[in-house]
Amino acid sequence: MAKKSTIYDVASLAGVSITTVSRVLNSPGQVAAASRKKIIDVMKELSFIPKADAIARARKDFKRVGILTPFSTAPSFVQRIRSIAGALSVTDFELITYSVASEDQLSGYLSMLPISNRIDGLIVIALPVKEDEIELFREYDFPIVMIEISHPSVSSIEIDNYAGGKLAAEYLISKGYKSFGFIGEGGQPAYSLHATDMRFNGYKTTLEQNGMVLSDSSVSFHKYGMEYSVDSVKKILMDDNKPDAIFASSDLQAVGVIKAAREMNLKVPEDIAVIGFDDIDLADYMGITTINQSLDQSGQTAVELLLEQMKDNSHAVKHISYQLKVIERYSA
Amino acid sequence: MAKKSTIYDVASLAGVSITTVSRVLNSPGQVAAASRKKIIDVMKELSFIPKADAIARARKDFKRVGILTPFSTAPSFVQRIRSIAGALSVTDFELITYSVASEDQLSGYLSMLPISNRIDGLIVIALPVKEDEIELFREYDFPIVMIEISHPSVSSIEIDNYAGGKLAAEYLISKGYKSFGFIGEGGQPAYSLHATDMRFNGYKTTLEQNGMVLSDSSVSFHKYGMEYSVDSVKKILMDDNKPDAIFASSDLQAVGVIKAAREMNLKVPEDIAVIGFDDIDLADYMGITTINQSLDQSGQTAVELLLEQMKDNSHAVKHISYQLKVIERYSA
DNA sequence: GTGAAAGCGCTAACAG
DNA sequence: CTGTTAGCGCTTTCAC
Repeated sequence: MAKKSTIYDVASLAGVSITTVSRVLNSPGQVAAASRKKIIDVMKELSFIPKADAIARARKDFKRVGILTPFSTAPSFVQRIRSIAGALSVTDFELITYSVASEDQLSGYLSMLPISNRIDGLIVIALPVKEDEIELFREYDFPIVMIEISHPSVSSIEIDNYAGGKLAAEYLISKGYKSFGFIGEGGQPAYSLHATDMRFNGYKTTLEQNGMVLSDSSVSFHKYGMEYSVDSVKKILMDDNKPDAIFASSDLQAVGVIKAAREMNLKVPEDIAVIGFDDIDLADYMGITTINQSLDQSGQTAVELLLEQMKDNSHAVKHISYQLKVIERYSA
Repeated sequence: MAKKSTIYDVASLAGVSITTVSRVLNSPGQVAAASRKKIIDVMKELSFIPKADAIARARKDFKRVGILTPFSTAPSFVQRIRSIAGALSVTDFELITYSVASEDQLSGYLSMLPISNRIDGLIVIALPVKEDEIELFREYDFPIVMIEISHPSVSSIEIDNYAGGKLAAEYLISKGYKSFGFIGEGGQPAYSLHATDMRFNGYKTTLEQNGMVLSDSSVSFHKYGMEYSVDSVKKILMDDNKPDAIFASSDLQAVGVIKAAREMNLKVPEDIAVIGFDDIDLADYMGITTINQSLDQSGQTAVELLLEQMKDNSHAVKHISYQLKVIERYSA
């Protein structure tokens, strides 16, 4: 029955101004509960539905930021996303999450997002953005911040994975361990980044520079998943010359070491020490010694960089890289 | 260089009026071929896309589902959200996350979301939706699914928290423990749900029915946060008649028990046993005995229910409740 | 907490 | 054929 109604109809019927009606739609918190109720009642009565294109027209910006992340449930991603969501929740921006599961999907998003008007800014986590895609964002003056990726012309929060591996090696050596192992994820999907390799390189090189060896039998690149971690570790620990310390390229994999040790009746760190990477919450709970990469702070900072960019287009490109640091707990 | 351009930009660059530009878009026949060509060239140069168009197109290929969750970083929420994101990522739906930090914010969202045209469906997690708000969704035929909440006329995934408490008590009794404790979050914000209380009631009642007692000194409702958990547990464990088993109303709090025990040099489960609730990933990693509430599956199911509802408006209301089950590991 | 008024990008008369 | 101008329905300062 109801014909197309507008906020004007609603406003006059409710005895308020269109402003107030508009506010009920956009920031209901600012409207007195009483007025709000009244307005909503009228809306129901009229079956009022705002016209999307009118909104588009009137709106300068959409107050939405997108986040593009690998489709992964790895806690380090989750925690990073969480910190972004947290930082955003005190602003009036909506958060749109795009999780990408294939290379095609990635480039699809990347090419349409800046044009689609769907979001006002984008945070990309640990996904490789190609040169021409970056160019596209630049042409559209589209605010973008990258985490765990580096490009000269885009603001980013970077991680020096090589230095992380180095740090792990140095720490382990300084604690007096003599033989070493490594586990990490191998065969990561091509559309995500190979942080693991760099951590490994830093680790191995530093070890060698200090006259230590990393025997092949103590190194394992395995598939993502707790079971794989545990299996790999067991294999390493059953070897004749088992290492006395392992660098796990993520905390989750460090947990794998601990699980394996528990199942083999080995004590951590006495029989086998382990240092992780990330410093996720879990590491604290479990007392895992690890390398902190400021997961929580990075999200916060990324949001700040982005907001800054959205506010002022003459954004200076900033590259922030947090100091990696060893957090000593019980596992090594 | 190109900013988001409008017909105004095109017009001035092409040296014509906006009307002419508009006509090129709508009735090209009326525009002189020369001007038309010129205008089209400029459009290309500017990568001009009519804004309303962009919106329309956006609305076409993409649908959005919103998720309304307490502003909390509790792992059980995070894990639930993660599973929803996962389920959604194989569809062409965008995920918009609204995290609510106050009661006002909640009712604000709830009252505007169904009418604002911003999303096509909503999943509400562990937030109390009032009767008239539900009514509102119904009137607008707006697809909605609730998790951890129950209402006769809305599809939902429910948790029988009372039964969970009962289960914990029964399990502990069956394992031969004789004295009992409880920790949980107290003073939860009023806008979220009191699952803890119900778990406690189920626990306490069952204990009593079996002739066991739960002394006040072994019960603690504390603020959210690891430190609070640890402190509370320490207090309980220092008491003269310390319990030999504790039901922690979430896995995170079970971790608190374990940390406290470690710091007091008590062995788990020998000196103090603990059973948690949720079965988050962490519980597996740490070997915590707990009560599984199908966190991962619930998100998947919620999404299915929602999609089903969006497809077919004659949705039958479904109430799904997963069987709670004890997952026995090492802590109790 | 609320309203007046000035846009937003675009379309549609209405002249010329 | 083309420009001027008045809206369209909604958002957003900026006052009160």
